[in-house]
Amino acid sequence: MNTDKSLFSPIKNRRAFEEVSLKIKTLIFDGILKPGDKLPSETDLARQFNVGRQTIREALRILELSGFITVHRGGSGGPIIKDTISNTISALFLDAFRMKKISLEELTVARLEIERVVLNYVMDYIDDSDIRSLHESVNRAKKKIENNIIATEENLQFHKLLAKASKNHVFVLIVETIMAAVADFLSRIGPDVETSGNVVEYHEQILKAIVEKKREKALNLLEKHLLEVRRRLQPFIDQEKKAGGKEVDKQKG
Amino acid sequence: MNTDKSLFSPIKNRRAFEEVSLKIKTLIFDGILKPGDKLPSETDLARQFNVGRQTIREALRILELSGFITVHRGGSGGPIIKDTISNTISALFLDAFRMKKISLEELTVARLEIERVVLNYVMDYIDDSDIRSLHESVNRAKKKIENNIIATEENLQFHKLLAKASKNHVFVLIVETIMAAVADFLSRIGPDVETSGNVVEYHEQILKAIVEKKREKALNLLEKHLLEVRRRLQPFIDQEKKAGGKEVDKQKG
DNA sequence: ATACTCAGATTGTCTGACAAATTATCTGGA
DNA sequence: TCCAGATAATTTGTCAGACAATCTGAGTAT
Repeated sequence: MNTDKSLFSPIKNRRAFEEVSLKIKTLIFDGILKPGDKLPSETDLARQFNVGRQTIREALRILELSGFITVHRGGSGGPIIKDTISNTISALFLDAFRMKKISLEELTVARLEIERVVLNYVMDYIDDSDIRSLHESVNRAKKKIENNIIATEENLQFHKLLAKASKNHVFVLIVETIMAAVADFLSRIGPDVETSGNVVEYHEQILKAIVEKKREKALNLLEKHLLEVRRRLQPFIDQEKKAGGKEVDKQKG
Repeated sequence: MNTDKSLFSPIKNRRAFEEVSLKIKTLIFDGILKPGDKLPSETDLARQFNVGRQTIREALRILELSGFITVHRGGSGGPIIKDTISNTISALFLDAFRMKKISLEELTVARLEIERVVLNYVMDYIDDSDIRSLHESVNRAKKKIENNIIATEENLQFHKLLAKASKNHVFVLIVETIMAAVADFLSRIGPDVETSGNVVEYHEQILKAIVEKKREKALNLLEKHLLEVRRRLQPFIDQEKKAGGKEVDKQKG
């Protein structure tokens, strides 16, 4: 019945702000507090929880960073319950990427494999609404290219919309996270590496294959597309390997 | 050169504690602060950054939740730089799972697909050290089973060790995250559903196939194993669908 | 050597105060 | 009536000071 870990577990060592944030989190989990709801002001919360305002503030910081609430100042401001949570995960993953815990090579490899899997589900579960948003995204990108504007955002959005069409929130979360890291990397090396024209053409062809229900064709196109992206990133991958390779290998946990 | 978003971005609207946490984060990214290093005490930091102690504390809360530091109280305590970061991501993902943003069905489907991909890399990159830890994990689980102790922890660890053997940190992060959600779910429904004996046998066979370099056999075993796990969870998936299905579908972004 | 005590350091929390930001309200004029 | 600007009210952001709780480590007595 017991795993050895749960035996003699600590009675109660939480800090007050942790208890407060947990309590509010629980209210959200249980549906008592719903997205859009406003929490009382810090002073009110302090009075109701019978703690100081500083304790409330630290609890709010936790909830804010965890993606549960946003805080606005000024009259009729205060903390309100958010509904999205994924941004925060992406941000943390990005931190890991920046700390070189994750190499560019690992990222591109994982991206290729995961998008391949996701596309398989897209073929099965995509609906008209998805197709419409994908078309819109591609068209917006094309228009930008015609005007000689880099369309990085739309190009990344294409992949996120694909993930959404798989109808699996886990895939959505993973792809959004990976795309955030890719975006971060592109913004650092300059987006001209992207040579958007080519990319948009690939996206258009992939979308066409999906609409025509040609699974193998879509998969082949995606693979070719991502391999090309990878080929274009290869110099940076090599550079990273030469520069930081040893250091990354050295620090093993 | 510019995406429309970055045009006219806010000059400087950050709150003080955000600037402080960003500054410390940057020091960590740049390698000036390394894991194990101790930060000055809150009072010292307040003096050095020329802000109040409360501001420092809110910054520390952010860094703590982001997985960059841990804080100990008492003499020669204070904040020290951590080296892991993945736990935090898992915790946030778990929050999303708890908020029913992610269904059990989506989780099991994604798990199956991703572990399949990961195993392919494991076949290519596994080394003796990995094999040793996998054997140890399996043996520990077997010993527990013999003594009629549930070995949930070891069973989940097997999959995490597999991910590690793929030598791709992105896969490690994803699998650890998924396993945290699985562990949370099992702890809520009671671990007797796991019927560990069967699970350990599968793990042993999978490991044997890996060691013998029989790729197809290993993949088949893994798939069978995970499908069985899924079958065992099916009642809960159905229950979740009946109970919360409409609500989940209703709130679409 | 071992166990106990105590001083010092550091985080955790409370209180009170004020500045800054934002919204709501009022007021006067067209 | 409607609009514009000033004003008030609300709420977060920050600082300062104080004390309690916790932990470490040195010193002391046995």
